[in-house]
Amino acid sequence: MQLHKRDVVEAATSLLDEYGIADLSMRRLARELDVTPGALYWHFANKQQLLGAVADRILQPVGTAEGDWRARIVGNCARLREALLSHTDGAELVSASFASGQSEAMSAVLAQLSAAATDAGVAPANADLAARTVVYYVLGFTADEQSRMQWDAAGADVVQSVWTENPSARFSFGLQLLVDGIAAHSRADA
Amino acid sequence: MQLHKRDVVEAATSLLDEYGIADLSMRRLARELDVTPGALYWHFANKQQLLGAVADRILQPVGTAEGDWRARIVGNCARLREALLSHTDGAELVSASFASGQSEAMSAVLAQLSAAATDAGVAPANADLAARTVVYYVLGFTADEQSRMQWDAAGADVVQSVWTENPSARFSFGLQLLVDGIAAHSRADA
DNA sequence: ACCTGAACACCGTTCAAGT
DNA sequence: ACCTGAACACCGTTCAAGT
Repeated sequence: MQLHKRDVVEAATSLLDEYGIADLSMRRLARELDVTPGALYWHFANKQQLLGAVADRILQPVGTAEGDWRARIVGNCARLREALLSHTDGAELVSASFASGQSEAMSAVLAQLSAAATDAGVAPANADLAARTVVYYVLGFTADEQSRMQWDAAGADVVQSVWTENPSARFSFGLQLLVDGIAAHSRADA
Repeated sequence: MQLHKRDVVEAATSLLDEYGIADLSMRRLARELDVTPGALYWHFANKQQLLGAVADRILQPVGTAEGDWRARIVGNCARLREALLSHTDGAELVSASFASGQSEAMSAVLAQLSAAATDAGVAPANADLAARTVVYYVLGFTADEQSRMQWDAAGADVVQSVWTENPSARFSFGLQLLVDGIAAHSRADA
């Protein structure tokens, strides 16, 4: 039976969820699909590209946010974080795909955030950087949060501090910092 | 002649500078030191720990910043970025070591930024998160900047846009956004 | 104490050849 | 067009045994 891109991405995602990013190898994935490693290279140029496709699948539920610029930034980021937390090592995988420019979905998120920053009054030349700053925060925070969560679930005694309790509130606080910065800067900018 | 931790870190750093993080393997490093791979495991528990030591070596020039809280944040970040840019894939390596909690130097930077945030009037419970947000920005921005630089140097025609021209000014803009956010938030907080 | 030899259990990628 | 077989050139880590 023919192998399709969708099946490969699907299998890769369940491998990720069950064993984590360290065990998501081309060879293991091929084994899971009852296929030779070389077969994957008919459908994907390399591992980076395949991981980019997995990232896009993970980010599918993010969609588009509505409302004023603040609501759109907060909404987008909340749903981005949620999507990342829904898969083992999701933040790490998406970070890598974002860094290598292999995730179209991340580009879409970036475009939405950039538009929101423009609406906030940030000069067009700086809107993209404001958007990226927000993305760096969400990816950094969530990767941190997720690695602590997973350590914890694995039974290690994580230092139970302000960090591990109420991560959603902490996420909001940090994000608010950026929103406030954008608001302040747009005034100085205008 | 005996192998010392310092020699290993030194050799690892020059391997990094010459060939990049992808070619910085335990086996290659051992070859460079005219030693068996197993020898490295007498001095370091694993590769992560060794990379952490390389990260600390890279971050040695960062030191401590003086002045009011704004100057300390801006100063620390500028010197952090400079240190990262001084080594091939420096931002990527330090990011990884920061994420795995293997860099004492990054913890020191975090502590300085956290103290600055506290001085700015951020509640102690939130100062660490404010500091982390700044670190996420510096690492994210610089990794991005560096990968574009290296692509460019490798002869690829990077999209010459607002991005590649005057990265220092762009870096300052994004950082100012965070500083403004901290300033705004400390008022709301107090 | 410090290192070698040798193994274990893997990797990503390529490509002629098959169907 | 799509996949196999087989190879190439590697990995990180462990550990008995040597000095």
